[in-house]
Amino acid sequence: MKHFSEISATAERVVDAAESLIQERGYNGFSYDDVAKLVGIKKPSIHHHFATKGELAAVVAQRYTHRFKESLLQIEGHHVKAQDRLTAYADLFEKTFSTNKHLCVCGMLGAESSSLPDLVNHEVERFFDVNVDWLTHIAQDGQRAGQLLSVLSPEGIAETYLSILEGAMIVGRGMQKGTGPSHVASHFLKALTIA
Amino acid sequence: MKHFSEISATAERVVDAAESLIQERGYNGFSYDDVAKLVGIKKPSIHHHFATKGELAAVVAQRYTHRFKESLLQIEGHHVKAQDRLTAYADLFEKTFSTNKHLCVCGMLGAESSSLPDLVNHEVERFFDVNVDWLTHIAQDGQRAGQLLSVLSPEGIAETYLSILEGAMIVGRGMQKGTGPSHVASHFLKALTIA
DNA sequence: GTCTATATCTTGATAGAC
DNA sequence: GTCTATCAAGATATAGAC
Repeated sequence: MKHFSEISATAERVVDAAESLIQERGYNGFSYDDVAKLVGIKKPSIHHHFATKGELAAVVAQRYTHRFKESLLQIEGHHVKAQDRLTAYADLFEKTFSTNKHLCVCGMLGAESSSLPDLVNHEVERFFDVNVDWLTHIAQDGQRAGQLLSVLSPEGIAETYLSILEGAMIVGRGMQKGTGPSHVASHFLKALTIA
Repeated sequence: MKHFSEISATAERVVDAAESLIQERGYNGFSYDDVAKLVGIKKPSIHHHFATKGELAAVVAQRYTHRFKESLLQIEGHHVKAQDRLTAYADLFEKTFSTNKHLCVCGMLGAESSSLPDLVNHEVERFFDVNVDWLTHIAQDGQRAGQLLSVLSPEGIAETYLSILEGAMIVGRGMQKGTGPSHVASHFLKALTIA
C-alpha cells in the first residue's frame, strides 16, 4: 500500500480532509465529494490520488498512528514520572476532543470495523497494538520505580487506561455534561497513585 | 414521538432488526432495505411502521434504555454489595459484546452523533444520563457501606466505569487480542476495592 | 494533475393498487 | 399492512479530454 510519507502535497491535503471527516462523522458518514469540497478540487481528482475510499482511510489511519508514535517518544523525552507521562498521554486525546468533539480516528474506525475493508482494519489494529504496548511499558517502569500502585498488572493498567480514553470521548459526545477524556482519565490515575 | 410499547408485533420485529444492525454497523452503516430483508418484508412496508430512519433509530434507543433500566432494577434486587452490583452491570455489556462483538446501541450512536437527527441524539443522551446517575448512586452506597475506597468521588467512579465499558467494546473490536468489557472493568473494580 | 461527463448502484422516501 | 413501481438524490468509481 501507499505510504503517507511518499504522497504529493495535494494528496496530503486530501488526507487532512479525510482525517477530519472521519473524526467527525466516521467512515460511513463522509463521501468523496465531501473531501473534494474541503480540498477545493473535484471528486474525480480525489480518485486520482486514492483509487478507493478504503485506501484513503487506510492512509489516514497509517499517518495517524505514525504521528501518535512521535508524540509518545516526545512524552518519554519530556517527562520522567509515570503519572506525568500518563497525564501527557491523556492530553493527546483531550487535544483531539477539544476540536469540535473530534474522536480518535481509530476509535471511530474501530467502532465501524464490521463495515470496513480489511486494509483499514489492519491499520486500526496496529494503532491499538502500539498504544497498548507503550502504555504497558510505561506502567511497568512506573511500578518498578514505586510511582504506581502494583494492585494491577502493567497490561491491566494499559488496557484500562486506553479504554477509558476512547470511551470518555464517546460518552462525552453522547451527553451534554460529559467531562472529556483528560478529566475521566485523571480519576483512574488518582486511584493508581501512591498517596 | 411513538413509544416502543405501543407498536405492533411487526413493528417490534423491525425494531429488533434495526437494533441489531445499529449494534453491528452503526446508523450510517445500514439501510431500510437491510432491515426489510431481516424482517422478511419489503422496504416500503418499513416506512409504513416508521416514516423516517431517524424515528426508527430513536425508538431503538428508547427501548434499549428502557430495558437497561429494567436490568438495573434487577441488579439492585439480586445483589447488595457494590462490587457485585458493578460486576453484574459490566456483565450487561459483556453479554452484548459476546454476540458477534455487538456494541452498545448508544455507544455506537454516540460516536456517530454529529450525523444523527436531534430526535436520536436526545434518546442517546437519556441513556447516558440514566447510567451515570445509577452508577453514581451505587458508588455512593458502596462507599458509605465501606465497600469501596473513597479516593474517588461517586461521580468520578460513575463516569470512569461507564467510559471503561464503552471504550473496552471499541478497543475490543479494533484489536484481535482485545479482552472485552467485563475483563477490563474488573481491573478498575480491583483498584477500588478495599484489600 | 485536474477536469467534464457518465456509468452504475444504493439510498431514503412517496404514490397508489390490493 | 403489504405490495409494485417510481422518484430524486447521492454514492463510488471510470473514461477520456485538456
